[in-house]
Amino acid sequence: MCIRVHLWLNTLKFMAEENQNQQPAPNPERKTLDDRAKMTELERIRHSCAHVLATAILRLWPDAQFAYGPPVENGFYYDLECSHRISPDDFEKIEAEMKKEIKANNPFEKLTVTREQAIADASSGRLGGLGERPGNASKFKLDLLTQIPEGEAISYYKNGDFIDLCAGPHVMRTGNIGAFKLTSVAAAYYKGDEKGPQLQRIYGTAFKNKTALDEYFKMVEEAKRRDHRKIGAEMGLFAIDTEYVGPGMPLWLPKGTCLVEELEKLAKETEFAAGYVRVRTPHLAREKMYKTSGHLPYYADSMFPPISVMEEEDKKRSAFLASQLGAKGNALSIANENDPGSEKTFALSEEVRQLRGEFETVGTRYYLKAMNCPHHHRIFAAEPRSYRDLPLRLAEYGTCYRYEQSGELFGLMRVRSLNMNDAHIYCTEAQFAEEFRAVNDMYLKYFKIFGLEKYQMRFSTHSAEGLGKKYVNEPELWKKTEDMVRKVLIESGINYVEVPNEAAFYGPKIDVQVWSAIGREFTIATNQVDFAVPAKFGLTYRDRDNSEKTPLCIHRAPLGTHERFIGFLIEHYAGNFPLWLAPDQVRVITIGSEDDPASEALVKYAKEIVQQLRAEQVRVSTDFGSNPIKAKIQDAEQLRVHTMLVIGGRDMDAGVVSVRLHGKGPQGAKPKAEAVAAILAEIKERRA
RNA sequence: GCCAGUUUAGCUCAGUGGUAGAGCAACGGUUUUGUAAACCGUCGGUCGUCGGUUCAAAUCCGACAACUGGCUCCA
Repeated sequence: MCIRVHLWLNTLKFMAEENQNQQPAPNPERKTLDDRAKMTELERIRHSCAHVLATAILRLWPDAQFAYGPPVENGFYYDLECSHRISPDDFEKIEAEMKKEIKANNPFEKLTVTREQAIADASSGRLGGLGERPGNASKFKLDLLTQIPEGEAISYYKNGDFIDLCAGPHVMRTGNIGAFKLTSVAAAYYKGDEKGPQLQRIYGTAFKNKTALDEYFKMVEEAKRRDHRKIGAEMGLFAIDTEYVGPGMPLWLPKGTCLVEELEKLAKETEFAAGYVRVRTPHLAREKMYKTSGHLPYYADSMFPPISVMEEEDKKRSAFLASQLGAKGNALSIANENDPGSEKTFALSEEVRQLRGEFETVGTRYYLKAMNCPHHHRIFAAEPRSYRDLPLRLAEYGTCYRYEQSGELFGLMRVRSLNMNDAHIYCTEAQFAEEFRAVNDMYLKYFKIFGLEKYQMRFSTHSAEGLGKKYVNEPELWKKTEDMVRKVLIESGINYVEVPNEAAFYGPKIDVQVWSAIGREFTIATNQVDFAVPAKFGLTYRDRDNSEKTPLCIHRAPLGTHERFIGFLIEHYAGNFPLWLAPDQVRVITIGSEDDPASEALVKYAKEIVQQLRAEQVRVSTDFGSNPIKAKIQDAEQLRVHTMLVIGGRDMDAGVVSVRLHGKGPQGAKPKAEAVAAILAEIKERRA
């Protein structure tokens, strides 16, 4: 999938901003007054708590300058600049000051002022302060004032001595903040701009009362237990060996590989039924590939550096360059233009400089692929194509490598080596709507299998201003494809949000957003329309009228990547996978030890059922040891073995097995054949 | 990459300048069983790495690495 367009977009965005002659940058966090009026009571409490936090911080460190302090999903934050570096050790002190302000039960007073008055107060340091602060103007508030549209009322909120530029709304009095707690500090860029100043962000949370606050922290603890990194270690699913393999490059342990392979099996079956064909491509490609696709140079930062090899033609070129340099009296070993001493002696001519530059970089560069689409495009190009071949659906679980920044790595959710459930569908314009609908149906089919209910479809479209800059300059194609996509979404009755100006440079896209156990948002799957890149590779097909045409391309990855999808599934199921996915599907446990001659017949009986299940590809383990049955059950439960078949003398005599399900306790006895059939059916149907 | 924090046995964690600890796991025995822990014993650590302070460093200081929570970015 060609998804890494943001770097490029940001570059363009930045350039565009530069050209705007210091116009104030738009503030993405700014809420309209209408939005604000809709704030819930809890949001008011949290927003008010942010003001109380600022009040407390100013009492401790009066030079602090505040930027934004909004309520967020689980609490609030306030961004500030301060000579003191605030650490969690300071929280107790800050919270004590906050409690004083809450106990004082000061009213939140709203004051409406003129723009001139506001600018004067910000200049004197009064806004976001406890009093005037000569020489310490409220610089962020001054900037925020420039973003309030002419004609919109400008208001302050005042609690005690603290006055903040704020449109509200707030609770009536500080005492209305029932219970709060500061949770963490972080760095945050002003207005989310990486190139802007970096502020300290203090996070906290607040609730109506102590009970609700305690419940929240209990929920957070519960979420931590579901964390895929924790469960992954407990269950032996994957390991990240940073010392020998590298950060962000998970090793799939045998049990994790069960999950990987079950997902691949599901994908292969589903795609086969939907008319896809499978392909396989190498992990590397020459530089030319990514120059042609347009990924270089914009994505170079997120790709592993290239491997340079001297192929025959490179060796010849190198020898030729060396001889040219030699002929010009510039033996490579002597002049070093970076050495000021030698520069005096050898003023390098432009020609020699160029020769030297080429000599130093001659070689063929191979990149580890960060996406599969260019390889698939070359498969399309490998044979002449007719309209009769379309739609051509090329599928591959492609292995990609991305050099993600170290701070962005996160368990399985964000990694540097990844396996994508990728496919590219090449089709005609007339076929597009049906193909796109079929892809959407496939998404929904998968989501049903996994019982995925909490997700959001995000439809990203272009913006007219971005045409020819952020987006390929094909206004009619944009409109046409976006209309087609929108129509499919509406007709399929899918709930979605439309996000303008977030499309890929080559076309609109639909992302599926989900949330990790600890509440972090991820794109789990994506579906993109591409009407630009196939042309860059000169891909064509021969149409019915003998004309050459460029196909449309749909990039789709409904199961995302193994890494992220499995990370998500681990948390979704809290490690308690349905039988078809469970790494430990069945364990046969005897009441009686194989070391005990008295249990010989029993163990033989148990082994029969093990053989029957294994013959049907069921993952079965055994526990015929001498531990007490309670201990054996506990071992299996802790391993999250899906189905336990407990066999004692009574079962053998009746020709049955006692079934126990993980987390659900004993389910009673069943005839042996019936138990086996039930297990096989449940796996085959991929029952939830 | 940026800010803050963390790093002690396979895992969870004690240990604030003076001889590295516990529980679980693993391993060896004993025990021979009816649905979430039978008993006894053994093994296991250059306290993330490197450097500094000190008579003495897991402990104090510095650099680096990895991880965690955020920011930016993203499947």
